[in-house]
Amino acid sequence: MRGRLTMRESGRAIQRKANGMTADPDTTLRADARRNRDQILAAARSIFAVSGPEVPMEEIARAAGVGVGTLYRRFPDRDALVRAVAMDNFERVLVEARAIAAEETSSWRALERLLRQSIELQLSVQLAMVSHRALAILKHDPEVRRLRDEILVLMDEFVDGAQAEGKLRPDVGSGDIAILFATLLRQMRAKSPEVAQLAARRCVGIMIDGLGARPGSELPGRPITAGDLDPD
Amino acid sequence: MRGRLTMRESGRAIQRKANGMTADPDTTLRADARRNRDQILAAARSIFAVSGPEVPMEEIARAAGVGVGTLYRRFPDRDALVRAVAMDNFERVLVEARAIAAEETSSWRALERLLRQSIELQLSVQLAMVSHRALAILKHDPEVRRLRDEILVLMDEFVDGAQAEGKLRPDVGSGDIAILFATLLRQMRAKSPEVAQLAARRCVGIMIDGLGARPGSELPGRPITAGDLDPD
Amino acid sequence: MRGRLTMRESGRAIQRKANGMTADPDTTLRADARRNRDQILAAARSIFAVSGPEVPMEEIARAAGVGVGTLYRRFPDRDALVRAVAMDNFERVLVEARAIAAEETSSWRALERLLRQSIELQLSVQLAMVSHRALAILKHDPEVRRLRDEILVLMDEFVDGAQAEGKLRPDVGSGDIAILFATLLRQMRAKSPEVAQLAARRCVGIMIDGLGARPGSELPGRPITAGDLDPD
Amino acid sequence: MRGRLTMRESGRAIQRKANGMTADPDTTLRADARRNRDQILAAARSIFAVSGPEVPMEEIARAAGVGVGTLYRRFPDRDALVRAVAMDNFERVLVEARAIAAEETSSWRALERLLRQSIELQLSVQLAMVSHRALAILKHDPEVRRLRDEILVLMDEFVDGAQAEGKLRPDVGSGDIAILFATLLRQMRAKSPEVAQLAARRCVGIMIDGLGARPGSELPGRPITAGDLDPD
DNA sequence: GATGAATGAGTATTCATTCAT
DNA sequence: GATGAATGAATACTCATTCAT
Repeated sequence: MRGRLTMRESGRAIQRKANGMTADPDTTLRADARRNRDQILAAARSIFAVSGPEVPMEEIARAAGVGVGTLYRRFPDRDALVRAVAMDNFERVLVEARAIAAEETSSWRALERLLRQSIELQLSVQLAMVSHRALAILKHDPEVRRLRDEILVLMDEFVDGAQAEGKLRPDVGSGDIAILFATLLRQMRAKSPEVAQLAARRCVGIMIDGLGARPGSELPGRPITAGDLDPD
Repeated sequence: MRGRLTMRESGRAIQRKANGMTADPDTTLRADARRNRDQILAAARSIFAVSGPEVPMEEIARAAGVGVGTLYRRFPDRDALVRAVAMDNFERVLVEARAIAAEETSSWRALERLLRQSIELQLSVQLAMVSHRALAILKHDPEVRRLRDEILVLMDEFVDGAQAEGKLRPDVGSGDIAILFATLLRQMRAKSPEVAQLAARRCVGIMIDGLGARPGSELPGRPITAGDLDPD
Repeated sequence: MRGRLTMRESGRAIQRKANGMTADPDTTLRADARRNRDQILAAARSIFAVSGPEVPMEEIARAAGVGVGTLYRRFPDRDALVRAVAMDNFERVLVEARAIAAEETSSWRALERLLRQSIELQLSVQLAMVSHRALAILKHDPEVRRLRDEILVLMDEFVDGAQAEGKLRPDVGSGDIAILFATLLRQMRAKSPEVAQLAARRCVGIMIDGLGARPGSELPGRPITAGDLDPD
Repeated sequence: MRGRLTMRESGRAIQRKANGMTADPDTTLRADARRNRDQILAAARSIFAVSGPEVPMEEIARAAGVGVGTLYRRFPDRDALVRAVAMDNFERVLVEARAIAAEETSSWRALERLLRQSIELQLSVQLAMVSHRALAILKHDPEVRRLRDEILVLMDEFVDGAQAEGKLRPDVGSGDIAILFATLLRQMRAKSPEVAQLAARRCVGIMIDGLGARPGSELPGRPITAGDLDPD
């Protein structure tokens, strides 16, 4: 927040947007440049996972085996890099969700699978996003929001369907689910990675049981909807 | 030149740890110094909550209405301040937990209340601790760990009791609860503080329902115990 | 009554000068204040000797067993303290030199004794003055210069006398001696204090042998006089 | 072609210490970086000489015509810079000593020349090292000690030879010489640089005369050896 | 295009000095 | 008068970003 805003992004953002995936980098780049980009992204992903998204750019460059100059050529500033890592992740979730939607007939089962599988998927990465810095960056990014919205739409369908099936308690909204989901995506700390793994799976299990239709129990307030989640 | 060690600290360190609360700052300080210390702590608490624990020290000093020098006299470096804020919070949780233990006869009710109330209590602060920096600082602090352990002991009692009462599913351990608890203490982001509030309360509700004894459902792996949580 | 004696430093400087010693602090101070002043001076002397004249004022105050406030009441700033320590030392040298002058009949013997004894005297203190800071402070201080001049006058007499006696090589001036003297006053570093002691004594011995009249040997340039030493 | 090999530090560290001079910085650096490094070293040398080794890093950077960042890239902290300046100097002394050893057949003449010439060489720089800070830094540096040891070995040979020649008083050791030498390397202060120059040369002259074999005179204690000089 | 050197603004921290208690 | 708390200017050091090679 403090510090450095490069208003270069905005100009380029315009020509982007083409298809569902991020179009630009996939197509325009020469093979070696492409490889560099991927290496950087991979390095950033794993370094973010370990040390958060505020590590020196130079460290990331080094881990990727390139010079800082190259990193900056590919991602004009740190925000761009954080955004790219985040996008990459949301895309994976979306792909997952779509696959599930295509395969499952029961919405409740689909929801359950999405929750259980996504947590595996994200565990090591989302962690990186648990940072004021990262959140501030992503909150206002239109592409990120677009992806997020697509995910939410799918989730809405799952929720509605599951409630219609009588499997999901009727007093929750897709926003509730999204929040639980997001909360759980934040990595747990524990003695060992194995325990962390286990803990995450069990958390989801408890949540799912908590979500199951159960007459007699009631949540405070009103269901939280996807709309409640819009960033400021 | 850099470096000087004030051999004053050591003397104080000894008399500390006398009782459950942090003894030293409560007693030794001159009235005005005390006031400053409290102001700094309060300022840090709320600034950390909003912007994380890496804000410029000067900002905290300004918010506390003191000069940086004063801040540094009271807390020799950022780590010390983070630790103090964290201690303060753990203490509040512990006080809360003890009060509940004293009042409730049902362990399940006690557990429920602890979860519901603590989340309100911590919401704005624990957030600050979701940071690699903060975690690294706290992980090895013996006082912090002592407090944490006291809390875990109480929780253990609640868990055992609640399972004996047949109200808590038998396949969870106090470690599971602690992790859920810690996870939920991380602030949710939402459109408005009100929604965030609501979301947190509802999350806990769902969690509690998920925790309720429910024959037929089963969690993967084995219960996570307090011992599984010990930091490296 | 306190209102009576408000005079500042400058005011006091006027009434000073009485005898060779620094008049003011010896007379005007209340007994306890006097004690404080002495403790501070002693603490500064030994701390300077170990760590140079740039140690934090607070450290000196602590070593003297007083608060910083007291230190500052006695010595308005660091420069004043450095000056006081230096004065104290020059005075000791002067006293020494006068005693020697009174006792010895041979000027060469007097010179020899002065060199040998002074080095013992200063060893632990002058060290402190080997600092750009200290030198800058002292260079322009009129009282320090007055003392220094008195010492140089005595030395001049020793030099002239010793040369008349045919014991001191005729191609040196009192400035040469002063410089050798000053150079040697800078503490040597060695494995142990004992070796340092020994080294200093042997250095002086060699110097003295080098100074002894020795036909056939000649130094470059011209004798350096006391006048050559005047600071800028 | 040099530009080709860009290997990182680690790689470089290995090939260092190959020969007597500091290998690394001489070879691996890009041309412009090399130039900067040299400018910084030169600037530090002369600023240290005037104001001691505690001047603000920024002042040095400014004098070298670079930004602080560059200074810090080249020398990770002040200590590294002080060390580099010191190394540079010791190397010059060593080169000098070796040249003298190669040229002179008389050990006494070699010793004499070394003392006379080195003082010219160092005058402006060693000064900087008369500081608690600097001494503390250098005392434990292995490279500095290695150089120092090489110099001491040469000096030992000179001393032994000169005593065998009957020109050097037999009751001194190379440690005595080293201490005299080091003492004299500390710059003298005088009215003008010219006088300081002159004074230094005359000091050495007196010292050398004092060192000349002179039956009948005796020094206290025992000869100081190179071994007596080892730092703690 | 890739590289890594240079820059300098941003921050943490120290310490001389002042001043309320 | 003594004390030690408060202040803030001075300085070391880091790291995002730019640019010469």
